[in-house]
Amino acid sequence: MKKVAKWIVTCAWPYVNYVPHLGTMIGSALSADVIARYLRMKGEDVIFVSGSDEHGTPIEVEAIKRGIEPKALCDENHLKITELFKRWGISFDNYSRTESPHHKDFVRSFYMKLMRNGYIYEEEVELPFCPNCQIFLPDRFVTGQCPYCGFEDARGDQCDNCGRLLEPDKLVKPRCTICSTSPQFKRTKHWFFDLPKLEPELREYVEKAPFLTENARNSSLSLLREGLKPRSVTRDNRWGIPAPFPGAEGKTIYVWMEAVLGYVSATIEYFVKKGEPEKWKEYWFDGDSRFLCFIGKDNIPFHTLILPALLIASREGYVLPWGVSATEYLLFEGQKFSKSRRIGVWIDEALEMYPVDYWRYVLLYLRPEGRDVSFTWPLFKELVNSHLNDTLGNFVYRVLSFTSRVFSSKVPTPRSDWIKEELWEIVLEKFQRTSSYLDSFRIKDALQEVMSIAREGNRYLNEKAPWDAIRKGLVDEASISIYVCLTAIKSLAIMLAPFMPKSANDIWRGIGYTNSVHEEKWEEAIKPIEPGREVPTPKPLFTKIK
RNA sequence: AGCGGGGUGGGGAAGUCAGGUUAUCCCGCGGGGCUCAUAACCCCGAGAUCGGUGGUUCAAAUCCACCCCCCGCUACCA
Repeated sequence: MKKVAKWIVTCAWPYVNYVPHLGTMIGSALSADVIARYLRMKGEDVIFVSGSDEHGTPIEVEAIKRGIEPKALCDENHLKITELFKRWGISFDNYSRTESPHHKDFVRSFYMKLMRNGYIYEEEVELPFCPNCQIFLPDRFVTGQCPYCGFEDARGDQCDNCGRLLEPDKLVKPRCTICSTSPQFKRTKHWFFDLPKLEPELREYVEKAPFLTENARNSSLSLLREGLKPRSVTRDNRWGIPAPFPGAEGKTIYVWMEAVLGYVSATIEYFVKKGEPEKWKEYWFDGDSRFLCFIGKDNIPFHTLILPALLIASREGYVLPWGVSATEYLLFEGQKFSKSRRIGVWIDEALEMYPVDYWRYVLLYLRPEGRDVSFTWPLFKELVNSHLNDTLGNFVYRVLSFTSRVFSSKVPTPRSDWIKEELWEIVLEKFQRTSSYLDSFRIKDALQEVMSIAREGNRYLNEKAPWDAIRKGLVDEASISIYVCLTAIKSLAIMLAPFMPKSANDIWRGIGYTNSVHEEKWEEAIKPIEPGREVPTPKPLFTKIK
């Protein structure tokens, strides 16, 4: 990969009505974190931003349920989630929120620009309104009897029983999902974004975007083939960013139409806080910048169509997503994660059970790159015990304890022909392969490639049997093989750093370095360890579970 | 229903777009080896009609048609 000007690495903003679950974690923040860390190690200029998505009906409803203000609910959850991301080792440069003043100001002036550019128009529509809650109800917040199959709990958009698409006014005996009152249908004015106007430019964008995962490219092209429809920008919600349009008093901007702009506003906020209020422009208006999004498949159209459309419509020359990496879904024991049905594991409870790198490894190993993948407990156990503990942990431990016992805790000095050793050649090759996988965001393949170094290390060690060499008095032979193993361990520490930051650093310290592995460059992985370096008494890296 | 993605040994995943020697990897299982190491490690082996049916081809997991099943989206859930 050529060195480029700037990287804007981003991941989907979690909706903070609740703590994210493991599926959200692998699809967005964790994947983005690996790439952000890798790019930084490569010496690239990276800014990694995301934030809490806070507006809209579900949060308003949750706040009503708990008898508190939406803002109070969001403050609480934003703080909690910020803290959790920190504990998960997600290396954001800025984790912002849609309640940030920078975001709100940016969004309001951005939409005024779109209006001036002729992409916003108003129209009257008729929508369900709950007279008791005093709010307009999104389709899914109206339930009633399905007119086709008679199912009692059909939602206003689709019947869960027969699968038919519905409209709220088609439901028999409709009721408000929040309070069960029968909704009225009221006329209200809304502002729309003229998406069809941008269709030719969007088609060109989708066809030419340098990196879109297959699911993202195909489904976007398919939507374009069907033809885009205007998208409403405003809502009658109380909880949101006040719409800036003349005559739109009391309206807010639809969450999706503002949250995606957070990528820009979070960059602005980051540089304002650093005292360089103009610097964000170097990232967003430089044609060589690479704007990368990590999302789950449900988010695809918002990142491949709506966001680019908004950015284009501003006519200010924003960079469009250079890459969109969309994962399939992580399932839990074969089922969708569901808060209401308590199916799944959430990122707070995960950390109460096991160390963060156990989770990071398992999630990255399972990353649903081509299809839905199921998380199961037996699989979790297998990966932790066999991969982390037996293969990686034991390789490092056996080499270090041998070094400690036989070479008095010093990296032995090898004969100069050590460089011809098979394991070293394997490490060099795997370094290249890992780099090229990461360059194309194939995180799963990259991780497997790194881990296979430990496997090869074990094999090499068994073959060379330095313990046998020592017994026969062949200290030179033992020195070479242990030296090569220690060098491989150094490579492992560097190459694991983007994936398992804590364990990688433990390995790094374990071979006697006193700084942080995260200060090192990626290329350091193929620089041999210095003979004579003192290594501390080894400690096991992982422990088996259950 | 339409559109997008998927179905590969017992489990989990690559490979499919550019068809081609014994279908790859991680586990599990059976046997053997080693004894530095956390009962860890290494080697060998068994185990697959590549969702189904039909077609194209000298040759199909891969291309075409139809069917079955799983997931997502379908524009006011986010």
